[in-house]
Amino acid sequence: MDVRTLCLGVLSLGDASGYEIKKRLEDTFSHFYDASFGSIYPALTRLQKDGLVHCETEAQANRPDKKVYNLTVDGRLKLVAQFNNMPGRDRVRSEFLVAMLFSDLLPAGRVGEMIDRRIDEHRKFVAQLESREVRSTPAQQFVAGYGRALYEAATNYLQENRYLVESEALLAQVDNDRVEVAD
Amino acid sequence: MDVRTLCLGVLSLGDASGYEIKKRLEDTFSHFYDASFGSIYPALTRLQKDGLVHCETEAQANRPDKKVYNLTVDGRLKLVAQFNNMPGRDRVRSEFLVAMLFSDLLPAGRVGEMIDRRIDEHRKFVAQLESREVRSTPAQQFVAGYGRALYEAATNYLQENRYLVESEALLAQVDNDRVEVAD
DNA sequence: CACATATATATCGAATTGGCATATCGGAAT
DNA sequence: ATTCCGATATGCCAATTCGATATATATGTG
Repeated sequence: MDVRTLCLGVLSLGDASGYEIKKRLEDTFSHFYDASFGSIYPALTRLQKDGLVHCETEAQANRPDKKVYNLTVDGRLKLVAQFNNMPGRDRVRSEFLVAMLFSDLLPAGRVGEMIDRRIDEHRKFVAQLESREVRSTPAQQFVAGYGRALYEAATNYLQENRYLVESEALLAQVDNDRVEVAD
Repeated sequence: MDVRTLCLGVLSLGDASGYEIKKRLEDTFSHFYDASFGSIYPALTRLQKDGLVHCETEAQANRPDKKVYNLTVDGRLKLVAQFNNMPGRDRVRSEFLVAMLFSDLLPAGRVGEMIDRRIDEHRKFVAQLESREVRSTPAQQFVAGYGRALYEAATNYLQENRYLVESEALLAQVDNDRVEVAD
């Protein structure tokens, strides 16, 4: 799924400028998709060229003109057509889990610090999701609830299993004393 | 975290060629990181140029020479230095959740099909993780267990809340009859 | 009073993806 | 039998995306 399709999706929920599309991605989509200005603006230009969105320029004092985009009929058809394909695999990139995998290379105490911070971030994120869940469609509730369920599961897992990586520094020393077991 | 650092990490677990690095990412890292050949091979070339890895070429019949890389002392120091920075936010891209968000645009039955397939994929993935968990370090168990916990939570959530998006087609029609409530 | 944040668009180099090319072998399906 | 696919192995290339930066101003914060 490229940024052009993503823009069509956001615009199907209401007209918006490039800047507003970015904000809505950060609000509603933040736990499962994102895109930078560097991809959104070119995407909108090309969507307009292809006749999939229409643009109305609002002049503004002391700021660049605001370009408000809305879907054309072709754009709406294109969006619907995208969902004929089955969705591809989720792609996750977690620097945190890479760090955990190499936790034995980390300075003492650092792993605990990272986990504490991560738990705190998850808590804030769940709170933020819950505050938005009240007035929304069932589909939006479903997606927000999915995020909440996963962040809560992650938090519980971290609390219950952190000993596996936090005691790693000690275990590593023990392991060095019995190299004969190594594969 | 760029692909160069990722390659240093994989190589710290044992010498490997570009091809083998890719395979190990698909094995051990698949649920939280990945990289394509198009990024791994240039990364290795540059790591070698910067003296962070050393390369030994093995001639092979009927195949391109196999280039086996191993970490230099500088490479190992560089890897450790990377973990001085706190890990950045997880980045998730889920075409599935985008599809769910726009489930009211999907043909009838399609949402259920997507969810069934997703649950099946999760089950297979958990089974695959569990089969690898037996003989591994605590850090590897921690990372694999994290994946397992999240996929299990996702599966449960999908089973318990799928009605929110599967009945959407019907609800949408009801909603069309009471437009005055709309915002 | 300096600094960060929000509004708003846009460009640009660097990084990354995903498909293709190349070449061979073994196994499975037709 | 033969065709087709996947594994092995490196690498190129066009298209896509990221992240930083530029530009300009108003408002809130320490």
